[in-house]
Amino acid sequence: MSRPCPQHQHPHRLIQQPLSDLTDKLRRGELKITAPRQAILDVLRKHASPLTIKEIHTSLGKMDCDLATIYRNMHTLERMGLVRRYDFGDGAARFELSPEEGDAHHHHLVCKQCARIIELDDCFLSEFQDQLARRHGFTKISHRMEFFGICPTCRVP
Amino acid sequence: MSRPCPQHQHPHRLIQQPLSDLTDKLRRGELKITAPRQAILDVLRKHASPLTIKEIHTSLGKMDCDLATIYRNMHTLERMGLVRRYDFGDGAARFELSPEEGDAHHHHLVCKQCARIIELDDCFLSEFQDQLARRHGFTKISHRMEFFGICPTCRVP
DNA sequence: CAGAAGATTGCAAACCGCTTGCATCCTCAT
DNA sequence: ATGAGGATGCAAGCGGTTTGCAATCTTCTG
Repeated sequence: MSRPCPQHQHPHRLIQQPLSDLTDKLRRGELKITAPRQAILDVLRKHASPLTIKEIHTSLGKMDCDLATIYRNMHTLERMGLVRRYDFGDGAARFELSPEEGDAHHHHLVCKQCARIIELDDCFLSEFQDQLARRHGFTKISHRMEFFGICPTCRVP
Repeated sequence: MSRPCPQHQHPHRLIQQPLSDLTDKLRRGELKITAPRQAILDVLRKHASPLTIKEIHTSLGKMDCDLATIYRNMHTLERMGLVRRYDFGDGAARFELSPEEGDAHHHHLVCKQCARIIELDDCFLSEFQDQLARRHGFTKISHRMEFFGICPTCRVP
């Protein structure tokens, strides 16, 4: 809901420019520019919070492609680093455009009642995570962290 | 794999004593002491890290009860606070005996290759979590956090 | 600009973890 | 011992996700 500082707000240049940049990017990954692919990225670009596959599908509206196609595309785009996958524990994966190149990511505060999602500022765990990796000899370390609760609107007074 | 300080190590008195304590506990919740129930708790007591339903089922060995029974029991035991549910994002819930009465919990470092699980010390997020709740007006706040990586054994040299 | 190679799509079926309805069985208070 | 109601087994079902396959589309090449 609230992307913090504007300097982190790169509106994903790569996918907003006409085509050439996207082409470059996709070609490098041996991907083709197809209608479903573009439509999915359009949908993601229009939404601030992570979307489920079902939400993406309904958002696609008349350009209505198969669910399997969306699932496959999300894998592909995730593998290429264009989208990021989140898991809020309700059994449905959610996807968001990657903040920018690199490893930046953030976490979420989710209302258990109405599913409103508040995006939190940049993650503060990287130092702790590195310590952890060192202490236990782990490599390629990553983490998941989400917060849940009842939002002010849903709280019964 | 490594429960930290021994003082946190209460071996779950309630379920290890012959029967009376367990009886008390269960009776209070209007639960009955059944063979599957006891067997499941036995299995959990024997393992240090969280188990999936499938793992519990195979660990049950000859006392082989229905999967649905295990699912139902895990819900019940969780609702009673006897077990704690964890989600490592691989699509299968995992269960562990609750550390003790109360809200204590910890997090995990999981090897993405061999699924080895290292239990981390007590959670350090409660203060941050409270701030978050205050700042956004959320109530009943909770969180999930797990770390993933490749353990020293699985790393190819 | 046609042709070819190969990625992508749609469709349908299958998978997987999990839940549920129902008849039967078992535990426990009396 | 008995009755009430929780617990179990079985089988069907559900939602999210994956997959095999044939048809289609994008893009490279000549």
